[in-house]
Amino acid sequence: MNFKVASFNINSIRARQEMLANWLTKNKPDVICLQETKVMDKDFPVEYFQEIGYNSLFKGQKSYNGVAILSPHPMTPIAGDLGDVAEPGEARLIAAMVKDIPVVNTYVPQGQAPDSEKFAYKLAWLKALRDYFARNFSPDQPLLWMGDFNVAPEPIDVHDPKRLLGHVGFHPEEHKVLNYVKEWGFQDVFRKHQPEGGHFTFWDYRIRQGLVRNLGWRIDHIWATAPLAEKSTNAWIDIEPRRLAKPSDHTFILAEFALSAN
Amino acid sequence: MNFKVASFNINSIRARQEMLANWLTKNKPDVICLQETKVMDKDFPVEYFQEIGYNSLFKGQKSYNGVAILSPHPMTPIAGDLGDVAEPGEARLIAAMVKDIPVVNTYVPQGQAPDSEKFAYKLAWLKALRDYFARNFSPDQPLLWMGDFNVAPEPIDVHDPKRLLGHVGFHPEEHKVLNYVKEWGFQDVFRKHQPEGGHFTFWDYRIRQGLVRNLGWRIDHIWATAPLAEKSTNAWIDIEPRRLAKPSDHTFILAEFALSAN
DNA sequence: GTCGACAAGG
DNA sequence: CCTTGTCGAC
Repeated sequence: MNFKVASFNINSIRARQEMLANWLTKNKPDVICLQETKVMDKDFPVEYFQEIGYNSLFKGQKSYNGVAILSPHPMTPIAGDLGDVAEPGEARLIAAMVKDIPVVNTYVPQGQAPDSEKFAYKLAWLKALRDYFARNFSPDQPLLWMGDFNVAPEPIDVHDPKRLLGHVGFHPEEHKVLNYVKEWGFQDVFRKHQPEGGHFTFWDYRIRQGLVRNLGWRIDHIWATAPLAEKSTNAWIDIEPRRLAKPSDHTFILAEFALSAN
Repeated sequence: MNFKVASFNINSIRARQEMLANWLTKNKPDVICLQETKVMDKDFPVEYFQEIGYNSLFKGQKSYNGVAILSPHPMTPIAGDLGDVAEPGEARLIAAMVKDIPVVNTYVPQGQAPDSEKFAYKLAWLKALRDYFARNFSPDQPLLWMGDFNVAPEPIDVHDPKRLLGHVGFHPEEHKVLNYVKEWGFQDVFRKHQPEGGHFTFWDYRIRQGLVRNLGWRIDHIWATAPLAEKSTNAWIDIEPRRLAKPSDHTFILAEFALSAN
């Protein structure tokens, strides 16, 4: 079977639930990971997405963060968290079994500024995430890690690597710890299919005409363990939704896998 | 020629400029009076309505009030104000010549509560309005007065006249002063064509299901001096826009006149 | 630029 | 219920 997955930092699911429904109806992914839903669980629009055939799993909080996984297939929640490192109440990680594939969706802390407490927290959070993977999964088994990583891994993943090196999101310390997680056993599925640079998933609202000038960052990712990554057939970014009236500052990243059974 | 006029308390022209453009394109009035535009003059979407063939005259302020007249025809502003009575800076009155007809658009103060200062202000404001008409116009000449009067004139203009008598918007003092203005020389054009009750232009947002239960008020009006009123051919309320996703709490009131020349 | 929270006004 | 301005976050 073909298995189509997507990730999208939606920057408020309530402000953009209609655009998401339109996109799902058109693109029909088997699973989509959402970040920055910015909604408490009691207010998540479950029925709204149920009506278009999507089930929802979500972990939210007031105002900030919030993650969700939507799928037309049955989903089983996967328990587990980052332990002491993560601030309690922060909704940044959710995981589910979908079609026998474990899917982990993260909204990695943004990090504010390299000299800030929040930056240290971001590094510690990513470090703890490797331990989370090691505790709960195996690199020899299929596993999907998707979401807003808030890190552009390589120079070709930002529009001006010289100027931006050392900024939050493209900092050597971030690269070090992201590689530390990667070494546990992940491959960058998008990079496998799109080796050239200039493909971005995020354009800062505050940079005028950032999209048409392509002044973006590739900070949203689809990573997989080797046994799954080798089954990927394609990966791409859909920038059309960024041309809509009230777009998110991020856009959709997608990948497809050719799965054997089921 | 047929002369079609409309009035609408839009409750923010920025929040509803698209719905207004749709309505204008469909209904093609020769003039529309808007209240509660809630936008400063520098931010009024002139070009947006120019693109669909409507010219704009407007008087706005920050956050509150704001009036505008839109027309596909050339418009000449008519100077004049209420003098000392009106609070300076309050954008509640605007007037223009359209096709040789003087059009006065008012957003009468709401009045808050009968025992409040604001209620006394409302009464004084309406009294000063008669003086404004007397100073600037003649009851023997065509004149249109349209807008949100914030008064339901008769028992058939509120859904529960017994209970509501004495409330703001249906208070004997308001009826007295509104009649004082009317006696200068106005006729209620809507009432002429729709003698029966139960036709409303406003439903309080805070009354749940107010529209379907028809718990409304007729507080938006189209009044004219005798020489113009006798040329009116029809008047009606369009409640369709109140069924949209983000409706105003008011809706459109319209009238048509058969004018001799031009 | 755009979001959510909040408080004030209707 | 809905909009506005202000605020903090990203």
